[in-house]
This record gives sequence, structure tokens and C-alpha cells, in this order.
Amino acid sequence: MSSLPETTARERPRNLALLLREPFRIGSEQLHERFAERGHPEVRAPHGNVLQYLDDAGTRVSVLAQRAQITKQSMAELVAHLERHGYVERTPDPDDRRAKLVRATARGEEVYAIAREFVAEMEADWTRQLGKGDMRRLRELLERLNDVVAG
Amino acid sequence: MSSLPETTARERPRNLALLLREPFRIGSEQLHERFAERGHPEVRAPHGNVLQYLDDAGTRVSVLAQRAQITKQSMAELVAHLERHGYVERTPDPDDRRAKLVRATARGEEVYAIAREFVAEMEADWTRQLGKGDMRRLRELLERLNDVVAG
DNA sequence: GAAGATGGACAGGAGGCCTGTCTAGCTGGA
DNA sequence: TCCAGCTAGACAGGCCTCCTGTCCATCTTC
Repeated sequence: MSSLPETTARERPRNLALLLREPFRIGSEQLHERFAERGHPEVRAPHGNVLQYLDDAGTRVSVLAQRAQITKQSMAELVAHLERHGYVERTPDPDDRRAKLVRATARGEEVYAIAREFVAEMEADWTRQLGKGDMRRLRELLERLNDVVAG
Repeated sequence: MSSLPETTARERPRNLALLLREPFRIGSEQLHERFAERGHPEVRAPHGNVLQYLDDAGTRVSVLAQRAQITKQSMAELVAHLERHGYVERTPDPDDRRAKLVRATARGEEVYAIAREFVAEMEADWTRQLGKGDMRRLRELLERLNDVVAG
């Protein structure tokens, strides 16, 4: 995060980090507004970390935590919240009596569907405004950038 | 690491939102590691919201809150934390006896300098790996995307 | 002046994340 | 076969960020 205390904070040059963050932030905000509109105000930003990583067959909390890169305690809390509100359910794992499998309920699937729909709309909107070619170039450049930062 | 029994998460193509978020997230992480290395472990992610929006002349908490898009109560807490650790100081506003101006101390300026240096390094690194032309194109496309989402 | 707006403080609370610890259940080697 | 050590998850306790609501002092406007 740079920040040039030159004149006023407002007229800083556009900073690459912010250019990356803003579309993501605004998109997330709109997605959660959409959830709320469709009757799922209980689904908050970090819960994407659960729903996003669920397998159809059900997934253990510890596996979810690993995928989402948070501790299993944190993940357990997110799951508990979603369970309280009926988005996921936990069933015993038949293969391991210590474990429980987290699975989306119908209500959870609904949220997932809303998210997919929203993302598709959003990408279509961006494509309409940037143009198909530039959108493809943007994605390609971002993919390369991600490979760079990940490497 | 992922020697997990078979199943991966739901099959997803690389998702545009994540492509935007990851470089930002990784960059932030590295920046805060840098802060810690240089003796400023107290500066945590949200404190960028303060430092980033400070004017040289000093800035009111309510203005900072507005710029950072959080409530003034939240901003007041961030400022208090930074003040406790000597990064900013609050002085009475000569123009309004209700108000106080938040200003960076020398220690705060040091953190700025570290951030600016880090951002410069990071951008240079990305440019080296993507190439100058592609980096410029990426920035340009991101600027257009930001205009689209902001509009 | 007085009414209303604004700057900021304080109280209380929620969510998300952490470390540490504990039990139940699994697994592999002697 | 049995036990040591590991793993899955629950529980306790704590920190940080952010929120709403309330209050007072001060400024602004009429």
C-alpha cells in the first residue's frame, strides 16, 4: 500500500494494489447485497470460504480449513454459523467415527446458485463494457500475474 | 499437503475475482512481513486505512473514516492503536475546538517510507517478470475496469 | 440566543480469527 | 495384540476490527 502524503489523500496516483482490490471489493459487496435481497442476509463474506470449498459428497472441517487456509477452529465456527442458519448440515463420516462431513443443504445450494449467477452477470457486464478482446487480454495478464506472485 | 483422499473442491475455472484478489492479498501479506522485519509489527492490515489517508497537515478522524469508508468509531479505534504505539499523534485543531487532527509522527513516516519502498520493489518485480509492455497494458486495463465498476 | 448539525468519546456487542488444551477414535510398529 | 503417537473435532479464552446507540461539547444557522 503506497500512499503519497503529497497534497490531499484523495488525489493520489492510482495505485496498482488498489486497482486490483477495488473491483474485487465492489463485486463482493454487490454479491452480498444480492444474497440479502434474495433472502440470505446471514451469508456473510467469509462464508464463501466454506461454500466454495464444499464437495458434493461432503467435506470434513479440517479439509475445508486447509483449502481455505485458515485454522480448523475458525472454519468450525464458520460452519457452525452456516449450520445454525440451515445452509449446511453435518453428518457422521461412515469411514471415520471421529469425523463429520459438512454438506450443503438445499438452502445452501440456493446460495451457491445465486453466487454463480451473480458472477456470470458481473463478468458479462465487464465484458460488455471493456470489449471482448480486452476482457480476454485482461484475464490473460491477470493469470500471468498470479503465476508470478504465486511462484 | 493435498494428499487428501481424492476429491478436490468443486471444479472451478480460474475465477476472475480470485485472480484480482490473490496478487493483492499476497502483496499485503508480504508488506506486513516487511513491517515486522523492520521493527513495526504493530502495524496491521487495517492501519493502512489510517496512514494511507493522512494529510501532511493532519486530518480529522471523521474525515479519515469517510475516506476509508468505515464508521468514525472504528477509525477512532485504529487511530488509538497507532497512537499507543507512537505512529500518529493527535493535536487540537486550532480551527475547531471540538476537533483533533491526526498526524503521522517520525515513526509513522518511517512506516510510510517502508511501504513506498515495498510497493516500488513489488511493481519492479512484476514488471521484470511480465515485461514492460504487458505491465503497462495490465495497468491500463485495470484502470478501465476500475472505471467500469466505479461507474 | 436557540435549534440543529457535527466532532469525538464511551458502552456494549458481534463476527472472524487465533493459540492452547482436551477427548474420542484411528494407525502402525514392536 | 497392544500401546504410543497421530488425527478430527470440540471447548475455552483472547485479540482485533467493526458495528449501533448514546452522550457531551462545540460550531453554525436562522
